[in-house]
Amino acid sequence: MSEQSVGASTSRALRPPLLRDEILVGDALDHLAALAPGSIDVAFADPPYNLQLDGDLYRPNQTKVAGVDDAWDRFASFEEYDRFTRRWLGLIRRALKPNGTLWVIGSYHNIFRVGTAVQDTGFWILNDVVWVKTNPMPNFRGRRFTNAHETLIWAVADQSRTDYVFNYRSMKTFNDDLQHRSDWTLPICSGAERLRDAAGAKQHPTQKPEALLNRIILASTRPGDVVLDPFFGTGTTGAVAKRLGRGFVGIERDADYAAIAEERLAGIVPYDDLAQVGSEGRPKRIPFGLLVEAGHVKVGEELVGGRDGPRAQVRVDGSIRSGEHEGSIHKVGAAVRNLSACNGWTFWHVKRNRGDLVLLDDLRQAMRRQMAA
Amino acid sequence: MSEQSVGASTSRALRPPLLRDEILVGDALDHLAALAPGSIDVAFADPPYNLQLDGDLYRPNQTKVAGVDDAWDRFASFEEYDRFTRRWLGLIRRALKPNGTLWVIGSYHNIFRVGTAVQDTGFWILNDVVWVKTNPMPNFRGRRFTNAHETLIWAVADQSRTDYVFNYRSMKTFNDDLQHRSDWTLPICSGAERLRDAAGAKQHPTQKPEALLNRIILASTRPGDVVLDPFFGTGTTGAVAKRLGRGFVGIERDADYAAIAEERLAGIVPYDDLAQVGSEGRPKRIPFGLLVEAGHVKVGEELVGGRDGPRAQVRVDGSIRSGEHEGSIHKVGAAVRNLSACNGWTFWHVKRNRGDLVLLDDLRQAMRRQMAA
DNA sequence: CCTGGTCATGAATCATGCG
DNA sequence: CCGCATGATTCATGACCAG
Repeated sequence: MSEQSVGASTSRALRPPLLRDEILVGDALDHLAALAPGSIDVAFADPPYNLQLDGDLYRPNQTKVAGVDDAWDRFASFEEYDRFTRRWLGLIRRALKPNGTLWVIGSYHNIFRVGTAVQDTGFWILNDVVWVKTNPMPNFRGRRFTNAHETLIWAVADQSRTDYVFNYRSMKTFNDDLQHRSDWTLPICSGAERLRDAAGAKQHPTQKPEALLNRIILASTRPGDVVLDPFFGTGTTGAVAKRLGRGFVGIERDADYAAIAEERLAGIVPYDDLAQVGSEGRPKRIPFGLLVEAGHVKVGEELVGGRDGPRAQVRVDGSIRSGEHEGSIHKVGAAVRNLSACNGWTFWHVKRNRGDLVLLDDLRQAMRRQMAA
Repeated sequence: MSEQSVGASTSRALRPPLLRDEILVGDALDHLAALAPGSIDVAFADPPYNLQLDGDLYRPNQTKVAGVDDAWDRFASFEEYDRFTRRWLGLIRRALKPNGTLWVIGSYHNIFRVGTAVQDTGFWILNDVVWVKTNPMPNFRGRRFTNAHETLIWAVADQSRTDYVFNYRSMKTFNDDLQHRSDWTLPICSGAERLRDAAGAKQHPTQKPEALLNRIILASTRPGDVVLDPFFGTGTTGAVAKRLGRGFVGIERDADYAAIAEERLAGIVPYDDLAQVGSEGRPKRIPFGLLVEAGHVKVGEELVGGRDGPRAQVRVDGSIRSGEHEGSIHKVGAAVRNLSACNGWTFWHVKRNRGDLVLLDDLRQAMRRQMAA
């Protein structure tokens, strides 16, 4: 099954140097081949989708849809796409630690071919994850279902390794103490997060939302791990990795994209506190982690338990810490009040304009309304 | 790309008989090969998921191994599974009408291999659909995300055919007048619907919910169409097809499953009324000239494009003129808006009593009703 | 400052029938 | 089979502007 050993040490005396926080400009295959074997903790790949678009598409109001017509997304045949896919997958597997994991994202145009190649290359699939989009582009001609999701594959380099990183308790805490599921509902990348040029045109046709990478990196890496992205684009993977205190290695063939990524990364300030932890508690429809991910509550922000009550700090995975207590808003709320249980939603407040205390439950209600609207 | 013609007519004088509402007991490949080419409207396949890869338990003909309940789900290798998959996919494509469509369901264990084979066999993928489970089995070991979805692929037999059946209006109405999306949230099959033996044990390990098949058949078939299921199991596809007034052909290698399906189907009572939104078919075309001829719009009358929009005059042959532009309502509509195309019916208005603007499309609707009466 | 209307746009494999 | 005319078809979100 495996075509080559995973993370094999080279017999050469001179090994490739370990990289960290580098953007390598050039061909992905060349740069991947030069990476030190067994040096990467996690790879995230957003490869060309091979969309095979034919002709233009217009909205009902006759405006033209800006499709992906870039040369890098065109392949002569499925066979050529498969050859390309198997090459970069093989090189990534070589660069990964044996217990390292790979994430790949794709749509129905390519994900089946990619998934087959992932298995044939010797990876062992752990999950497929569907990114359910809250705001996909409609189907303008009414000939199919609205294409409202993309698929991610999560796989470990070596099937026999069970010591891959999965922050189970962290993800469970993120999801308000319910196991995190394989369906992730997130909006597409738009608004201030979407990189645009002076004329307002999008800098990259397929920029991914940071929230998606945030969840991937929170789930499958530890602080200090190195994340490899062979199709770096405008650097979403690097931005999230840096913010979360992880290293990154990005490969991008387009120098313009690489320059944009470089500038973007310079503006990223890592979080001070990178601690994650999970804890058990009560189920809720909107996890606290979602409020943090969406920015309604900031990482590092102070929570106040009632008037002049205990204080706690918000952390990256939606866990909080108060003194020596850490865990979900519910667990820590219970601990600081010396109770057996506590509904964190109706206990903790955040300070908003003019120092007013706002209950977390009210923020949750606001987010519910936002998501329902 | 295509290995054989789609729905090819045989040169033999004696053609296989058309089947309807039959359960064929035996090997799927044998029975598929005997189907009349081009006789099937839609196929739904729930193939073995290849959950367990155990080379030691390989059986060349995949016949049932005594004492091993799930022998039908075991394959010696990915290669063996691929060969099997490509065989039945090729035979289904042959049995389908050229504008017929295929649905396949699978999990991350097999869906990528199946999807690749679907493409390589010559099918053209229309959508992938994710069945998001409201009540999935939890991940007991806490080493992965809860596997909370399965994936369906919907594909047309011949890429060049755009006249496959998709009941767009029907599905949009189903979804409260919003386009139906590619993510379907449904519970797993349980409760009274789950077939159980006298001891309460489930009759089939992977019985699919009828709601899933209901949506598939509603979306992609018309009453009277024939639905083929080569892995019939306990007959969910047949049950839903019968209830919705569609025919079915089921193939099942396990005689016990087939017997359960037979009994189940005997108890299904078809709906009396099978009407769906838009099931009347395409309404009769009414040229604009006919409205003028019938006097619903007067020669010389003024058309108004939208609110305070451009004006045009109606002429004897149903052409209109606006400034220097003349031609059909569509051509002139496009010209005055400086667009490449325009639906004149939903752009131009006429003034009626008290100066109210009435859309041409509404006049057309009224004339249709008048002609039908 | 808030509200409501308008407009732009997002990884998209997005017609059909007649001559 | 090709060419051309007809005419069917959109949801969520954010930016911007007017009041």
